[in-house]
This record gives sequence, C-alpha cells and structure tokens, in this order.
Amino acid sequence: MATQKDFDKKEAIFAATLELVSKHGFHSSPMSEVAKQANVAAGTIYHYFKSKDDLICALYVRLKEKTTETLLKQDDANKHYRERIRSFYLQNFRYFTQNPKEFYFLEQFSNSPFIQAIPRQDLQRLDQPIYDFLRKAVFMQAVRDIPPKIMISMLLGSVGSLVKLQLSGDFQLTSSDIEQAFFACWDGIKRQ
Amino acid sequence: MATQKDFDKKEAIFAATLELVSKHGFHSSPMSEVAKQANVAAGTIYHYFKSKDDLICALYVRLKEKTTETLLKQDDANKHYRERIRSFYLQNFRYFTQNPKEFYFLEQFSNSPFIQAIPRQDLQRLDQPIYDFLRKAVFMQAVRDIPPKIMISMLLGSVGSLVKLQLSGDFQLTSSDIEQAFFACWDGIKRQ
Amino acid sequence: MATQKDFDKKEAIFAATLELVSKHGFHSSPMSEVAKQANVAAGTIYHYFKSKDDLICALYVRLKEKTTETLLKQDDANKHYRERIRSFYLQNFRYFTQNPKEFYFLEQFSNSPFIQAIPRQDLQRLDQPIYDFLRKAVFMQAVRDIPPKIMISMLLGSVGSLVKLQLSGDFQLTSSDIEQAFFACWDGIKRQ
Amino acid sequence: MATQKDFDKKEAIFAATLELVSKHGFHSSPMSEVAKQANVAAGTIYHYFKSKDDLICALYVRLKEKTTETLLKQDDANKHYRERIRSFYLQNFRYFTQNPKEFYFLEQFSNSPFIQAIPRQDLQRLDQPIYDFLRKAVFMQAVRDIPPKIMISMLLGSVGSLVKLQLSGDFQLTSSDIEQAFFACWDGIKRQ
DNA sequence: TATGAATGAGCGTTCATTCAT
DNA sequence: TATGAATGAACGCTCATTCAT
Repeated sequence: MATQKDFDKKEAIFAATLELVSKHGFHSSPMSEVAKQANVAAGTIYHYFKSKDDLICALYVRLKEKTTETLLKQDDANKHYRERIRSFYLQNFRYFTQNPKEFYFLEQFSNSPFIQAIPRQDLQRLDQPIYDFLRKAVFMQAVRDIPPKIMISMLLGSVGSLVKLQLSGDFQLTSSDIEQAFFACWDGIKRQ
Repeated sequence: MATQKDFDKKEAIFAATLELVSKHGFHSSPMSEVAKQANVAAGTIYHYFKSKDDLICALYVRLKEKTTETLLKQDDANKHYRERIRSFYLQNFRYFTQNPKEFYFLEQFSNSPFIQAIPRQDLQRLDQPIYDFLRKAVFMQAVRDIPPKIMISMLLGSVGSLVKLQLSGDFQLTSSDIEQAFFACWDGIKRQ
Repeated sequence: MATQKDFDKKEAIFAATLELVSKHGFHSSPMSEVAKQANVAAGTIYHYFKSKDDLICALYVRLKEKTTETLLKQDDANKHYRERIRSFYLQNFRYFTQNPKEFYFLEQFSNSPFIQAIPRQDLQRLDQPIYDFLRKAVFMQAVRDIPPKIMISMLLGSVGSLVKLQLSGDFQLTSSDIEQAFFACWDGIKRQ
Repeated sequence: MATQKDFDKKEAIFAATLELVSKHGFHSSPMSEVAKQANVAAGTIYHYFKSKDDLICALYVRLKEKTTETLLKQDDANKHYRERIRSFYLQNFRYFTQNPKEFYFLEQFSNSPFIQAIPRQDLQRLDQPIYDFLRKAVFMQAVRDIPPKIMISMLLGSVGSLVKLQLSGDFQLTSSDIEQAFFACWDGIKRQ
C-alpha cells in the first residue's frame, strides 16, 4: 500500500538523519549521505521535506513528542507525587542512556540556532504535557510553589547532566547514584 | 609593539568568532565573515589558527578558562561552604545571563561533535579548579558524600537550565527565583 | 540515452583537460576552467572523478592506452622485424607530431611527481604491449640481445626527442630525417 | 663581506628550490617552504628574484650552464671523436644518475609550459657549446652528416631515457649496458 | 638588506537543491 | 512518486607577493 510505503520511506529518512546527525553533527551530515543511509534517492527526501532545515526541525518535533509520550506513559496517577516524579526522573535517565542518538540529537538541536526556526508556540506545545504534570503537582501541594518552568529546568537540567556524564564514558553511574541524585533534587523541591 | 599587535589581531578574531558563532552557529559563520568582522584578511586567521576547527576549539578552551577563573576568583575561603557554593551558583547565573554570547557558544560547543576534538585530559584540566573546589567541600564534610562529578553536573545542570530559561526571554527570573533554585539544590546536597 | 550522455560528459571533461593542461600546465588549468571548456558545471566533474589529481591520472592512463593501441594496431606480423620496428618508429613520430596535445600532456605528466601516484603495476601494464612486441623481436633474433627495457628507452627516447624538436618549431624535420634517425637507431640495435 | 653573504643567500635559495621542486614539483613547492629550507625570510627571496617564475627560470639557466660546462670540461680534443663522444655520453649518464635532483628539475622544467618563458635565443645559447662540439665532429667527418640538432636529440634522448630508467629503480643498469647503449648510438651516427 | 605578518585573489571541493526522465 | 545526474554558489584554505619595521 502506497501509504505504508510512504511511511516507511519517511521513517527511513528520519532514522538515517538521526543516525548521522547524532554521530557527526548537522553540517557533517550531507543530504546525499542521509539518502544513502535511508536507501532512497537524494531527490526523494524533497518529496517529504521542503529542505534540510525542514527535515531536521521535523525530526526534532517528532523526537520530542515521542520521548515526552514515552516518559509520561508510565505515569501512575494513583501513586504519591514523590513516586511519580521519581519515576519520571529515573525513566528520563534510563530512556536517554539507552537511546543516546536521540539524546545527542535533541541536545545538539536545542543548543543550536536551529531551534529559533521552530515557532515559539510549537515549542510550548511540546513541553505542555510535562508542564501540566508538574503544575498539577504544585497545585496538589506535593511540591513547593516554585514556578513549574523553573522546576522543569531544574529537574531536566539535573538529569540531562547525569545522562551526559554517563554517556561520556568518564563515569559509570550506579542506580544508587541516580537515586541519590533524584533525592537531592527532590529534597530541593518537595514541600518541607 | 609587535606583540601587542599580534595580541590585538588574535583577540579580534576570537571576538568576531564568538559574536558570529553564538548568533548563527558554527556552519553559518564562514571564515570570510569572521575575517570581515575582525577587520583582518581571510588569510590572516590562518597565521593564528591552523584551521576553522582549530580556531573554534581554541576559543572554547579560552572561554572555559576565563569563565572558570572569573567564577572562582570571587570565592572567599573564610566563608561557610554553603555561602561559598551559593555565591558560585549565583555568580554563574549572573555571569552567563550577562554574557549570553559566551553561554551560547559554550553550550553549542559542548553539545556538538566538535568537543570530541579536544583531548580528554585537556577537558579534565579545564574542569579541575571547580572539581577541586567541590571535592574539598565534600572532604570538609560540608556537603554529602556525593561524587564531585555528579555534584558538578547537578549544580551546573541546574544553573545552566535557568540561564537558558532566562535568556529565552520566556520567563523573567527574579533574584528570589535564583535564590530559591539554589536552596533547592543546596537542600539536595548539604549534609543533613 | 543516459549512457551516451555520461560518455559525452566524461569525454568532454577529458578533452577539456587535455586541451588546457597541454597548453598551460597542470597548475594553470583550474577546475573551473576545465568545467567551462567542457560545458559542464564545476561540480559535475566530481561525479566522474574523485579529485583533480584523479582526473589527471585517469586521463594519463587513458591516453597511454589509446596511443599504445594506435601504435601497435598497424603492426603487420608478416613483415620483417626491421620493417615492423621502422613502422613503429615512424608511426610514433607521426602520431605525436599530429597530436601535439597528447604529446605535451604525456611528457609533462611522466616527468612530474604526479606519476608517482600511479601504482607501479599499472604503469607496467600500460607498457606491456610494446614491451612484448620488442621482447619477441629479441627472441626471434631480429635484434641484438639488449634488455627490452633499454631498447624501449632508446627507441622512444630518440623518437621523443625528435618530436620535441619538430614541435618546438625550431626545425622542420623532413621524412628523410626521420628515416635517417630511424636507421641510425636500427643500426644500433640490429643483429649485425 | 656583503657580496659573499649575498652569494650564500642566493645559493641557499637555489639549493632549497632545487631540493623542493625536484622532489615535489613546482606547485607543491611554496615560496614559504623554499624560504624555510633556505633559512631566509620569505621576503628575502624577492630581493634576489622578481617572482617565483623568475626564480625557477634562473635556476634552470644556472643548472643548464653548470651541467653543460661540467660535461664538456673533461673533453680531450686530442682523442678520437668516437672516444670524445663516448666520454660525453658516459659522463652524461654518470652525472645525472649521481645528481638526480638536477635531472628531475631539468626534465620537469623542459617539459612544462615554463620553458616558454625563456627567450628562444637564451635557450639556444645554453645549448651552443654542445652544438658546437657536435658540429665540429660532423665537419671533421667523424660522424655522418646528420643535422647536429637531430644528433643531439638522439644522443641526449637516448641517455636521458637510460637515466630515467636507472633512477626509476626498476632496473639496475651495468656499465656494460651503458657501453652497449652508447655503441648502439654510435653505430647509428658514425660514418660507415 | 632582511624580515615575516599581512594580504586577498584564486584555488579545489562540497553539497543543498533542482528537474528531466 | 522516485530517481540521481547536474548544478553552481559558497565554502575552507593556500600561497605568491607586499610593505612597515
């Protein structure tokens, strides 16, 4: 079926882009290489994406959606907020250490001028689910009344740093290290 | 004096590179533009740097050294560790929000495959002063016995996230927000 | 037909390179000029050749093959060796005086460090047919038992010098001059 | 003494140019490298030579003069022409196999478009001594009445080919090979 | 005379993008 | 829709040459 084939090609292009960009960076990932890796012709990419920038931005959005969904899917509203946030933190660490390509791509992208090409409201939409999750925690008085944006920044900044540390190969983090790191964060944001 | 002139040219090239790369990214900062911005001929850059990569790596090392030095210069060994770490955290925030070009450059660089071009031991040397500072804090039992690498990751991850938030323009952080964020961190790492 | 078009483009690039290099030398024949002369875009050359060096080496191999084939094609195994070698000598002179571009290109190439880029066994393969022709003459006791490599050197050195003399415009060689030069060579190598 | 110093510098520049050009070719021998190798500043070369082309042409003329002089110096007018020409041939072979840099430089130069930069009469002047030597041999009826230009071409073409063969490393020529080659030539040009 | 930092035109090459098939 | 040869602007970089010292 054509639709399935389209899907496959688009997927293949995304996968190839992720592979190459995460390893070599944006400008060392020519479209011709992406095409080769995806087993399509160079021109074919332009049936699915307007330009290289468009492809990269689309991949960013896609990965953001996917990771956010994955990370919140396992949330269990019946548990205590501490447990839910702990689980979110740990999942985050696990997900990215197990999917380093996605981590590298997202970090690279969000620290590059590329990100300015994404409309602000789209960026907001991508963060919305996590944002909602934490705002509710504040509302439920599970955590201190810190603006959710700050809280996200702190949590994700912390976990992101740890992922980077782990992936650098300089340092093997044990699960106790992660727990410890989480509780350090938690002690910082929990309602005393 | 020749030495002064050399210094000026090299400085001008560094400044131009910082300006352009922080604004447009590595690959949207051609050497010809760097030269124009620095008021030198394109070829002149190659008297000071072997290649574009070399220039960018040299600038990274230089900025790292400068910021580390600046951030630790104001450390007062007579104060309590809480105060010293607080000051470090706050200075960090202040320095980077006031020097956004340096922040963007460093973030972009350290999240790009470029960083692999810097020998591991050089990277270690750049982080050594901060590392020493925190290791001593652990040794003095001022903070919990968390591996310093993790502690650095958490502190800098946290403050980096806040700087990004502030610079994004989405959110105006008050100094009370920063204090709050610091104390959250501190509560996490202090010896209870 | 695509294959024909490819052939045409590659041929046009070869012809343009021969034209320019024979007239101006390697380094005064920029790729941009080659492209212009061949009526293709600069980038197109790189579909057919990896680099400028690759193009030039490929052209050398091609011309060597073509001239060797041309020179041996007219050989008539029924004739006496004296006649066959005479014919080879005369053809050689005629071919290169009538195709000065090829002569200048080949001379330039084989006297430049470029030639070291061609694997030794490839060079040997190119000379093999002439080598075989002369070795057989030795074997048949038509000529003295001089190592064929030396004999080739002498014959081709002699005729090459004459071609250079003729093309220099300093001196108009008559066909009697060439005959005379050949017989001088022949008297030197024939079995007495 | 200044004059001596000048001489030394100019010599050093010539020596450096010969060294580099014979090994790497004209366009892989930048003036900056020549300067380094000669232990002078880049600008200094321009006190002695108008341009790179000028330097290379001057070196050509110089080497031509020197080799011609060397080769004719040992001529002994008392001997038979056969002996004198034999000696010239053998010296030629010996000189260039022992001075491969000069051989490679001269071959490269005389097969490149560079040579067109040298006025025709200068070229003639350089060849004049050898030309005279052989013309006299014709006049004395020692050799056949072949135009001296052709005779030079044949002799030098022959010996040049052998030098190339020897220097290529493919083939070790014995002194008997050279003798044989000379007598082949001689049989070709001697008055029967 | 000697220096070598500075110049900038010009090079070889890449690669995002197009378009005839 | 899919192809991939072709394009050519733009890049990083070299190097012959100049000139203030």
